[in-house]
Amino acid sequence: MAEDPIATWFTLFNEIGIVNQLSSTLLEAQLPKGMLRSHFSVLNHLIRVSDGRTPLELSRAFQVPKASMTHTLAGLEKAGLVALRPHPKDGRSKQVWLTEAGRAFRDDAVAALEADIEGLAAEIPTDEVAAALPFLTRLRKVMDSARDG
Amino acid sequence: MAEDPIATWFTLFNEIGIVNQLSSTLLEAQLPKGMLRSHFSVLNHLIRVSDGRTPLELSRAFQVPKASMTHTLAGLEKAGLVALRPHPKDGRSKQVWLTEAGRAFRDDAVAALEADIEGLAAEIPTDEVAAALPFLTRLRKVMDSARDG
DNA sequence: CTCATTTAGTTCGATATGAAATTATTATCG
DNA sequence: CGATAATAATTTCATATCGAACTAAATGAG
Repeated sequence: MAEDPIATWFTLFNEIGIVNQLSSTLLEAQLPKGMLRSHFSVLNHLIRVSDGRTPLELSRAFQVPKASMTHTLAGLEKAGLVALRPHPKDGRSKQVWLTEAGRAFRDDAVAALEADIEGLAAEIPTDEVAAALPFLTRLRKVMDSARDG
Repeated sequence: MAEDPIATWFTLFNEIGIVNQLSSTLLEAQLPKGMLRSHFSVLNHLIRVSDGRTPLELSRAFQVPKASMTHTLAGLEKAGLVALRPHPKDGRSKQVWLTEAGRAFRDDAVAALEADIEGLAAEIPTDEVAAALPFLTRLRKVMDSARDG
């Protein structure tokens, strides 16, 4: 091989872009009409990390502009999947809380995805996925700090 | 570890999503205002693979709906970076050809990115990136064929 | 305390994205 | 051949995304 480094990095981001596209499509096929990956991701994050996060924390976690997060949260709130409440310690801020419907929605989506994931796991053992994670996590962290510095 | 397989796959797609987001931001910071990753990606693909591709081929290559590709190509054409011509063998179809300005635009963008990429490569040797590619390529192919079957 | 600055979130406007219907052309089958 | 089905691209329309300007609240320097 002995490839041009630029080309190698480009290929990396290219493959990642396509896999990302495919994973959005896979997920959204299991969501009710109108619900997108952005909505699901926020619900999932609130369950994994814990709810009560602020909109700004969420926008940083997903690396999207805060205006985008405002919009996503408005959609979730209108659907009754989260509740926005004033932040107890900071009058400028808010906290995002899951509703029961929000938890149920996320659980249903995860359940619906299980068959798809099993299909993938039949082709690519989960061990291999787990083995690929450290690189991606490191890459994410490096890129994240490069963004500031 | 011995993680829940679903959780492992979710983490994978999550990390990929964030890296993708970060790579878009990185790239778009080097593009003239109004130009997005979608535009650059098409130009780059036309150079890497060869121009004369049809819009449908491009939409499949990037796994985006063909209406999205129509729109992206319209933007590129308006900017004078590609030329759309009738397909010589199929009256329904078109071919997308790079203009000189399109090639120059892509080359400039790549050159502008070199410093960024070098910054990343200082933290993560290109060898490691190359080592990560087979997994991602395999994943992309598996997901791509799972989409049909 | 007061004013300037910073920070959290929203609003606004412009553009991107994508599903569904539409048009034009080609392929296929009786 | 002629009718029907399939295919390539566009148009339409609704929504998502996100930069920039804005509002409100907190911080902090004097």
